[in-house]
Amino acid sequence: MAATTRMTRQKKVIIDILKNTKNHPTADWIYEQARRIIPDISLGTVYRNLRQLTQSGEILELNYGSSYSRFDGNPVPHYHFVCENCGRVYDVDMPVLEKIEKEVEEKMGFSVKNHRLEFYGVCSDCQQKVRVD
Amino acid sequence: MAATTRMTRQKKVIIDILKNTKNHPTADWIYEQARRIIPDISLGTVYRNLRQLTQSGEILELNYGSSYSRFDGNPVPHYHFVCENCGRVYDVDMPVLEKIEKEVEEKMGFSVKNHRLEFYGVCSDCQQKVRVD
DNA sequence: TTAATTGCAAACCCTTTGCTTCATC
DNA sequence: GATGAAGCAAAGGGTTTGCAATTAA
Repeated sequence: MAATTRMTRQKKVIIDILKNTKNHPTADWIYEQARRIIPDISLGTVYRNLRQLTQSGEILELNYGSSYSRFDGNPVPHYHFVCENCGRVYDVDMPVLEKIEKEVEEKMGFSVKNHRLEFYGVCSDCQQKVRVD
Repeated sequence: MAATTRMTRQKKVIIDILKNTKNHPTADWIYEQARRIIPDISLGTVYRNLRQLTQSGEILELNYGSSYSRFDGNPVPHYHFVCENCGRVYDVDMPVLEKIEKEVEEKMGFSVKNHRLEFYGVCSDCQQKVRVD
């Protein structure tokens, strides 16, 4: 039988932080925010909850290039833009490519469950700074 | 002035391994292969060369989900399929979406340099195994 | 009551780095 | 020769985990 999961104060705070930011934060950033509400929450608890929420599909784990993961409180499929200068991750407001998964399934004979599309470049904020250099 | 790079026996072997596999290997796998030819090559050397080759654009570093990187000896833009069961990474033989980067540039006002598209699912090998379970 | 979750700290694992020696240019 | 690169081993840094104590259900 499947293990049941319980709603804890810690998990509630973590979900709340994630659902109320657009920043695609790292585990550590979430930990710092959570400590403002539960000062002795532990980093291990943050990681355990993030993993559980990722596995249940309630949040998304992003790992684009960097050595650490970012998390996205919005599990609805969408694309991302990663700024190679400041590291920020932006949502890209663009319709999800529907047909493309079927195309791959037919071409390769694999079962495709989802896809991820990320753009890399320099965001508008950083373009201004780069000009100055 | 820019630092010059030298061609060493170690680097030659690493490039050769990468150009002659379709497996998108990990650093460790490359290390094991290289040791067959240079038994006392060090893992640090493998990592240093992989980083140098990545930075010069001669190879590609892939980091899809797992906690470790894979490397691709083919720097020409193409897409990948990641099997969630066995972890293998396959090339997807599909034309690269040309117009999509411009679309994002216009929509967001960012400068887009490249994009990455990965598909996730179960490869044909693993589909057979999953049925048995 | 009972078993999932927490805090704490140590362990993990992949990757990087400092330093001396080696070898390419 | 000069200096970029190798080998070795230790350090780094993000993430996971073992264990006793809590706490949700």
